[in-house]
Amino acid sequence: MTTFPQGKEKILEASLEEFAQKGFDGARVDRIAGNAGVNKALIYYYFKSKEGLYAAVIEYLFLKAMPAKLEMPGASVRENFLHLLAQFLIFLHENPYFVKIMDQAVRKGEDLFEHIQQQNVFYNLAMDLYREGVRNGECRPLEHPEDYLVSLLGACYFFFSHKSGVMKFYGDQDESEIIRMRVRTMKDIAERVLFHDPKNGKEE
Amino acid sequence: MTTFPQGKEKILEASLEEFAQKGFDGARVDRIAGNAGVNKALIYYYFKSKEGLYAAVIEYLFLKAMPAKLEMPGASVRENFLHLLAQFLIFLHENPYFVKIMDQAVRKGEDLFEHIQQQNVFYNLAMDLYREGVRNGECRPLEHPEDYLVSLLGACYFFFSHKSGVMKFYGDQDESEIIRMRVRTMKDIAERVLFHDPKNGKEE
DNA sequence: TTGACTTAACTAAAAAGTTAGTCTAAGTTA
DNA sequence: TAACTTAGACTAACTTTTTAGTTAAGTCAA
Repeated sequence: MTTFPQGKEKILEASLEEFAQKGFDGARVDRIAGNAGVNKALIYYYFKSKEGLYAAVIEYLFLKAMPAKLEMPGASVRENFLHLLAQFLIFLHENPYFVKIMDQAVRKGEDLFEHIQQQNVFYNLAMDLYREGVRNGECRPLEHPEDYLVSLLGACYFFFSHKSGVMKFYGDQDESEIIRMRVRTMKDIAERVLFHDPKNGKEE
Repeated sequence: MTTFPQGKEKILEASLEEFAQKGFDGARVDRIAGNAGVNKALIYYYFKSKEGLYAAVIEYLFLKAMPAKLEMPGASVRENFLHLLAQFLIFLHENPYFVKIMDQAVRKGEDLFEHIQQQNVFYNLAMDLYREGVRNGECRPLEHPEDYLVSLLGACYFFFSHKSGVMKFYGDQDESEIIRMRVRTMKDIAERVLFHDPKNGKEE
């Protein structure tokens, strides 16, 4: 638990919101200072430049958002894979800034200060599980599993990165209900696509 | 086939690229003028403001990009649905500006000048087909088909909107091969998720 | 007395946006 | 058919506004 001087943390929080909402080019240093309740000079005192601030914000974001380790509590590859998907969805749900800043960074074509690799945590774990599943016979062998995993994780991600545009398809259900639905849906899709027929006594 | 004065069209083309690459805030009017080979004042002559230009660019984009009508050449809902998916993927592949500008507009939270509805062309057709498939027994009945369709179309979209970050998972295959692969993959996923067991004599 | 900050005015540069006018081609008059 | 008019397409040079970034003196609490 790194600890920051209060002003510094207020700046980082305000910047996170500003950069997430407006992007690097749309973000205004004066507005960040205002929202942080801090004088603009303090921002330059700590971060030297807008770019320096941006870099610090990304570091801070990963520090705050990324789960230290992901649980694998299940007895089978299937259970662990489905659990991983659920964790991914919940992670995205709980960290909206993460999604927005990632999206923006992708557009800028940055490699995101080598942090982007951590995005792959979920992909890499999914691939490891899939391979294990093929070995032990739980999973269908696929010619291009990478394309399937990108599709599945992309389907998870898309909802959050395009939430405002997509919500209208969901009528007036409230958000936590929609998230639970998405977990069920994505589990169902993954199961049908990656795993062999339900020999487990699953309802359906 | 609307026809523009040469300068106007050059401006729109240059703007499309600039806005797609840099976003609204990152875009520079001077650079657009430069790339269009036109004096900056001409931009204000035609479009009044940067915002006006942006609006015009979006209109122009839809005019250029959106397919007038989508074919439904298949004999069954299944065939038509899979064909629709393929068309969606190819559309996204052939119109990279479209994806970038949509993404950006979503981030700005705009309703995109009521154009965004047209995005839904694919969604709406997919939903119509699905409903027909339920009626005639080709499709599994789902409690929340909207969530499944968002997942499928989102999986298609995600690849293109995050292409630069995602390509590394595909090794050194060339792009047209990857696109063909994505069509196969998404068709396979859709088939397994939305349709009943292959009673058709499909290889597999 | 030092580190964490504030104040508030300032600069420089980069943008957006404006002005006043030129050029050309098509139409109009005489 | 030559001279004149007009309107749209376009430009060079300018103004204004916005924004990042600076400075230097000063407060305050531990």
